[in-house]
Amino acid sequence: MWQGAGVDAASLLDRATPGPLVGLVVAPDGAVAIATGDGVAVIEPPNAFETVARADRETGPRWVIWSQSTASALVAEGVRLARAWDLVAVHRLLFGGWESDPGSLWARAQDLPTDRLPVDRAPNLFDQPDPAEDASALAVTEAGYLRAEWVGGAWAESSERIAEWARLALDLAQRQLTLIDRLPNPTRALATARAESAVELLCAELAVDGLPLDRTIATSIIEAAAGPRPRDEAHAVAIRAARDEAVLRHAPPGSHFDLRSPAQVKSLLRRVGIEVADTRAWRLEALREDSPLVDALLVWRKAERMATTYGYGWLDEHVGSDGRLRGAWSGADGAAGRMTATAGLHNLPAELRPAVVAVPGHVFVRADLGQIEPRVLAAVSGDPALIASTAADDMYVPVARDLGVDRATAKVAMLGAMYGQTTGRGAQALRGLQRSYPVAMEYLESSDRAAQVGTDLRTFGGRLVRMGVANANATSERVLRSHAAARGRFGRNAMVQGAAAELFKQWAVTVRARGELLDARVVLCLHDELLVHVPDANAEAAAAMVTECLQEVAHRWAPHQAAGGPSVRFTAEISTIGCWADAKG
DNA sequence: TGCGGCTATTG
DNA sequence: CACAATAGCCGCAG
Repeated sequence: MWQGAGVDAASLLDRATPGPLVGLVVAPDGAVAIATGDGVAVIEPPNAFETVARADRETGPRWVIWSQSTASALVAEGVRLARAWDLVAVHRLLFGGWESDPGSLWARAQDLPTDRLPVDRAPNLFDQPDPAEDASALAVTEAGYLRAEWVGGAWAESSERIAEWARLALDLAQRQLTLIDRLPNPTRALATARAESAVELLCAELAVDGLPLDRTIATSIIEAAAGPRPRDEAHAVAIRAARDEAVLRHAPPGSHFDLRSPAQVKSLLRRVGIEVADTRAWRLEALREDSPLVDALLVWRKAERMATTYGYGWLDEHVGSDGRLRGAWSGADGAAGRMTATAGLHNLPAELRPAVVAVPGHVFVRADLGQIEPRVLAAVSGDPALIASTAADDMYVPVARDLGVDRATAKVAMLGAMYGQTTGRGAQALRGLQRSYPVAMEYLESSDRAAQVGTDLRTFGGRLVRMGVANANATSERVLRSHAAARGRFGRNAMVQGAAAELFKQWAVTVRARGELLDARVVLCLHDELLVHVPDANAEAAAAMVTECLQEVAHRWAPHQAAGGPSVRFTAEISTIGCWADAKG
């Protein structure tokens, strides 16, 4: 029931037992609104954050937040929530796509047409708002949409509005719950929704905590590859020119080629008698002996990349004076719902990994999932023979035996099947896969067929993978077919990659929760790898905890065990290391 | 200035 | 050189 702002926050929260949803809004000025089924309260600074932190510890509600930005505002004040319901994260699970504004979330959840979404009309000379009728006082329009002014920031203009914004968040979460209940497997989708929400909390923390990185080591690696730090712009130009000259001195005298232009590099290679379809490194590698220019060019490429993407600019922009590499994290980017990160956190060259060093008195516990995608395929398809093969530490060994081929061929074939390869060695072994694992292969092929004709897919965990409409413009039959085939490969892979991402994230947030008592912090999530930063004294306990979390999550996640059948086995290689580059073990 | 293509890096 | 991602630079259209 609506009681308006001013209800005592403590008494509201006292009545909330662990589990129920509690709307939570943080205004730019630090005021906090809390909404339960019993009413709404607004807490003004300076006690607002402390009140939330205490409620999180003592009552343990599942906080409904509009998006990761609420979590970020709280983390900035030192408040790390245990449980959340992130409306954007759940919206992406339910509907796919990348919408994140509250107006769209609200409309989609209420089944309102989004092409009639209210737009914020900036006031101008000819369209003065009528002060007599303050229509914007209400958050919801007559048609049931969220008013654009509110979405655009008017929600924060008064205590009453902040309170209303928290109440609306709670309303929307309850609406999302009913939508989840209509999905094919509501129980599993609910677990996904909760994990995806917790991932947003983790993302907010990853962005603030950063990855420990030794600036001195990083600088020396960059210096070795790209030269000294330029003193000024002229020096930078001189270094670039010198780098270019090392290649161009192998070119015909007087010629002018821009090494940064692939077309001109192709021309340059032609001048020395080398004809290539493109100038990618793997192609040029074979021609390294043919001309000193090719070798010089490949060396140049390495140095140029280090100088541009991971050079001093990168160091200055993303590595703080406290020795932390920080980027922005997304809990479910891309259609399949993997985590993504900026600042090179997900594609840091192996060359730079020696710079990722635990702070003194700490170590990293590094955990790598083994062969996650074929194991996930076994789980989501329920193929009994493939499930049986997951009992092995290296599941490609039994797969090779089943197929009557060597291990390398079995691995290429399995990856080819999951990626949609139709040519080469993998394609030949495909028939063997279809014979040995008909259920798994049909799972992939039916996903492929659906995606080809533009039918949306839903992952094992319930995420909608939107396929978009086929482009039927004036293109040739051949082009249309190749686009359809590409959609098919995308869809087939999204079902495996997406489910793997869901399992990984449940693992990551379980480690986050369980790590608190050990001062163990997740500092990097890398699709199938977790890096946990922990005090020396707790290293052993943390390593055991990470393993236990995986077994727990896998047990809950893989359904066949629950049904009394054989279970899919998941394994993780755990190492306790001082530096990310250190050998495993 | 925005966008597609090419290239390199990672899982 | 299949599936996914971020990121930088070039060349071209507007």
